[in-house]
Amino acid sequence: MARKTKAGNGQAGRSSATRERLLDAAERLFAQRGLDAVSVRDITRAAGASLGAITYHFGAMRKLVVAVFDRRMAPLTRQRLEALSAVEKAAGTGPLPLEAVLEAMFRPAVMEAMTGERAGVVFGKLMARSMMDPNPNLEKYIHSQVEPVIRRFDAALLRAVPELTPEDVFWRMHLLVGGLHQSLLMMDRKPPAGLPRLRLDAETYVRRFVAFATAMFRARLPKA
Amino acid sequence: MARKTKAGNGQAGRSSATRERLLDAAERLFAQRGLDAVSVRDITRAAGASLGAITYHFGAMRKLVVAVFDRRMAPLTRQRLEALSAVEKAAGTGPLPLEAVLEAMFRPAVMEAMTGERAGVVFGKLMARSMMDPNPNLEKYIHSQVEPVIRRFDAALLRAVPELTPEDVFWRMHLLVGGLHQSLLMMDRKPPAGLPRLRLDAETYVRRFVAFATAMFRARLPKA
DNA sequence: ACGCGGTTAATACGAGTGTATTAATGATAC
DNA sequence: GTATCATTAATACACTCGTATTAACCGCGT
Repeated sequence: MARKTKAGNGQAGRSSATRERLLDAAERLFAQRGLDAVSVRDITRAAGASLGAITYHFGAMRKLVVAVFDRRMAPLTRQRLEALSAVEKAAGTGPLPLEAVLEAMFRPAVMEAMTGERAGVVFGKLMARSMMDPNPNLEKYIHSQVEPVIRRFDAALLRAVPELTPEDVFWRMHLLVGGLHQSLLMMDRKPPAGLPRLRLDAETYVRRFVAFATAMFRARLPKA
Repeated sequence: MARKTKAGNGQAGRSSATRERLLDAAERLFAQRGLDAVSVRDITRAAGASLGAITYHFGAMRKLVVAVFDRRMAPLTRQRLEALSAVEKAAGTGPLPLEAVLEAMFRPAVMEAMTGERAGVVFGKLMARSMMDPNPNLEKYIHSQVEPVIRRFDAALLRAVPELTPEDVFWRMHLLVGGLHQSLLMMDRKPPAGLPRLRLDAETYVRRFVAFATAMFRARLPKA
């Protein structure tokens, strides 16, 4: 059934039907139940593949986890950095517009989470959960993706709001990231009995979030 | 070695030396490694107890998890509600001061996380991780604690910022909770190579966070 | 027609899981 | 001093986990 793969090496085949099904099933299950609550058998069963499929296509369960993240996160990182570059280019040597920088950071994430090819906020939930997860294997990968983003955006934010210290920028940035994840995660949980489910389209979501983020970055520290 | 327990029932003893050691060890391990990565054997070994100790004192692993949370979270919930009541009483029938309401919400959590009896942000980390965790057993307990808090505070915030809709208040609140957790979690992770670790005392932390939160609640929605 | 290589299927293995069971312990009440 | 009872210790059990191993499968080039 070797349809697409040409590469000869045993288990690093870049694409195949079952390989994709495994990634899809794993992503969905991870988002639903959390990483640790999903077994190899759960995934292969959901993907209609045999037990050995994961070992064959990914070498080990660990690597499949990373692959699941990489498929969504690498493009996300790229989009963020490109958007920031565009903002920087537009600003020339002048001051960077704070709101545009924050939008470059958060729009790609919200779009990926809410309007990706997979319905619902599958990867958004997954991201939210995994940023908190102490899984050392995954933490290394995520850090490798997040680090350059944080670094570039922190620098840009320092240019946009020069009166803040680097530590302060770093801190506020993480606050916003945490807030984004929490709110994404909450989107598909049912609200506390009485409140209607908050149904925002992605565009409105982005605009609101950026507005809040901007307000938070402009807030002055208390005097003490 | 029955020192304190009098109650006759086999396994609902309310306090004992090993029972406390189990809770302490479990809390620490959970915070370090995450709930799912800690086994009964890990905990009993760390607590210097025998394997059966958890079953004996808590009935089952599940219940120990809930007990770990309850020990910290029940007082936290109480403090929050009391602080809010004080704010409401001070305001009488007049408008509620936004900043005071937000402080009532977040000061107890930060204090618990940063100045609790256990050094470091042990429970803070644990909380942050577990809010995201889909563990259904725990989710039920956490929800039972969080629900009345959210309900009371949402009402208060509506009084404090009457121009916002209930959904909007709910949403901003969750954003802040997520931000708090992320920033707490980040406190004891080493910063990204270059930045000095952000070392804030709890009081400064609270004041800054409340300042940001206030700014975020005062932000107006974008026109669209 | 034939085997060859990439893929899938089926099973086995050792390690680790939570809990139940049963025996030992040791302090306290009578 | 001894019976009692809460606690601790030690072991057993049934189960699930990820991975390795081996055999079947099958389209394709020759």
